[in-house]
Amino acid sequence: MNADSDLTIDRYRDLAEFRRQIRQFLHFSELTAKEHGIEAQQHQLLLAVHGLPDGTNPTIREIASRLFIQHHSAVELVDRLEVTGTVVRHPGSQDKREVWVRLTPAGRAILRRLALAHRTELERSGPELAQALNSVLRHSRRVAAS
Amino acid sequence: MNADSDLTIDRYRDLAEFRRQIRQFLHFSELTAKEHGIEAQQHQLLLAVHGLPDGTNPTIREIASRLFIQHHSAVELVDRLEVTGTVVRHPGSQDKREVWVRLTPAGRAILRRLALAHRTELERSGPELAQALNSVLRHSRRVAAS
DNA sequence: TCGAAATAGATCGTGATACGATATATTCGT
DNA sequence: ACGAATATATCGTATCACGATCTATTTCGA
Repeated sequence: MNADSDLTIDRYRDLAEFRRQIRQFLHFSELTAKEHGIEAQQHQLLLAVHGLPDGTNPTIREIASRLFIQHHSAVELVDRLEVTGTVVRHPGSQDKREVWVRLTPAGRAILRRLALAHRTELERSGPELAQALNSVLRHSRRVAAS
Repeated sequence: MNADSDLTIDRYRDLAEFRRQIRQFLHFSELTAKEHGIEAQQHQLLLAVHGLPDGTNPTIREIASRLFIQHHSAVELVDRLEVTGTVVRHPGSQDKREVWVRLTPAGRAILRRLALAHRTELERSGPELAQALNSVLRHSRRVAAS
């Protein structure tokens, strides 16, 4: 079997369905975040900061790394979040170059509501997403060889 | 157990890890698409069109529906894809209001390379994504009640 | 110890994306 | 026939992410 015949129309459809499931979830996330007064990316920054492991400092650079964005994109997100009153900047205690980002009570309240909404949505749509991912993996080259 | 105590720090971390896995995948997708000369959203439109079920026409509206975007956002994506030479517009045969979007040979070639790259990436990172999703669902309210 | 290199963050300008509002062309329903 | 509905397009705006560049602070080697 050559590489060409390995990519049948059904394989494209598996990939398309997987992407559709991801987009459906992200679309839900987008709408829900906006209903609560923030943008989807801003919500994800709140979640990334609040979900940081113990002992990891909430610096701009750490946040950027976890969101897979450049540090100046994280700067801009924090700018916009500060305007909404959901986070505040603190100067780093040891290293004065650092800026630590902390959620305000308002930020924690929004994040909590969004976390509950997202969990409920994942209860509903998570199995379909897992199923779509499985369909891609089930027919992938390595797995198909077994 | 009230709703507050139900959302412990570990639940936030589960959600954060799930989002991190999704962002990692989308980051890979973004970089890989750009390496092949198109934007990530444009790649997803190509995939959505090529992965359409038999008998479903590739109209702007159908595409918009599958990408969870407004129809005029799909118009703009197709505009940009036409410039790159990966798709062409055809007037609808029956309904002259419709526009059918078709991949060019160049579009199919790019999509094929991207499909292979994404499948390889999902072989690598898919299990972690599934695991992260499971961690969210395992501790969700309904599941926890069992 | 002192100055260059490295690191952390901020700023500016740009392009892609998605949106709401609105416009045009075509088709449908009565 | 003709107003309502549908399909697509256009325009202006906001978010987001980027590269390039800047300042402040820390680190490290001569």
